[in-house]
Amino acid sequence: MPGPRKWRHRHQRYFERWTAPRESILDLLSRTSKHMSAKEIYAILYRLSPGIGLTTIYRTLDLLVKMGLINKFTIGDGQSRYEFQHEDKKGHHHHVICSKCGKIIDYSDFLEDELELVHKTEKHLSQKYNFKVLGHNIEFYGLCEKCQ
Amino acid sequence: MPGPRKWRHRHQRYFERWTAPRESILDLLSRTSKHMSAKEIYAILYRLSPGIGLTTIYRTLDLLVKMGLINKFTIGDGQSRYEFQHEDKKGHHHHVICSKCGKIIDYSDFLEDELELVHKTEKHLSQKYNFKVLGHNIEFYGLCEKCQ
DNA sequence: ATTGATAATGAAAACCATTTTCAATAACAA
DNA sequence: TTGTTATTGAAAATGGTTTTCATTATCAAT
Ligand SMILES: [Mn+2]
Ligand SMILES: [Mn+2]
Ligand SMILES: [Zn+2]
Ligand SMILES: [Zn+2]
Repeated sequence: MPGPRKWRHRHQRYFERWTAPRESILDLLSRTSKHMSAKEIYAILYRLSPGIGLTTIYRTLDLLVKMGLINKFTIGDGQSRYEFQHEDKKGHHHHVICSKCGKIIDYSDFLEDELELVHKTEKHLSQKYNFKVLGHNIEFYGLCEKCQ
Repeated sequence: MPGPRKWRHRHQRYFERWTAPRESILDLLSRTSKHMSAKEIYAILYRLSPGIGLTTIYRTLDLLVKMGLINKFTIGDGQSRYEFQHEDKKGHHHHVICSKCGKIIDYSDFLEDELELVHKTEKHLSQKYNFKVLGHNIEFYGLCEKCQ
């Protein structure tokens, strides 16, 4: 765990106080490439500091999503999952999800082709429906090596 | 409401008996372009026949998803949504979702470009990860005309 | 460093979509 | 028409997430 202030300077308009749970949750997500649920995050942080509460995990995850520091998504297993949002464009990726075991693979191939299609579509949607596009999701699902 | 046997002939390997609830749920979804939740379906069918139970709605939706007659998906409002799966390829479409009010727009533009990218990606994923791709989701989110 | 206002926390309860249980019902083959 | 049993619906259970509220801890002002 880094010093308790590593992330403090970012987006202070979203909060008044930067606390230990906020630091540790964001730190955990920033260090893993896993796509974690609130419960999984809680299980790990509870070991480090058993005083932490699951409620705080949920509240903090909401906050971090609003701040744009993490992404929230679902893979259909009944719980929300979260991943760190890397600043650089190189972090942009999509998901391949195994419908059976829930395994998630990040991939970021054909980003140029994808970007072209996405831009074209966004332009089209804003013109046709006056819809303001803020983001997109592209995911493939099927069976992973083990499950098929 | 059509005769109680309109859908009966399809995929009989998935069930033993074709019942009134199954017929009415599939019939409802086949007639609407809305993306309905179990509760919404229940509310409508309850007016027609108050004997129906929400449990049966859920069970039947599961069955119809397994049969491939409907699609299940989520827009992040905490409940699953379902839509009829049209047989023809022309029914293929994606979703534009308003993050504020939950409005869903179906669109199916640039399908050729998209299909090309999707095929290329699927081939790549199956080679690189030995992943068997069974489907994909592409969705845009943002703010609809009213909400922005 | 100390203090005070109050934002943030955590335990417990509430909420709510979905699933399970189980006795009653109804589809349909015989 | 009848008997088997798949299916149903009400009620209870489940499980992820949110709300409540008294306590705690951050941090600006001293
Ligand atoms: Mn990812
Ligand atoms: Mn649709
Ligand atoms: Zn798998
Ligand atoms: Zn809207």
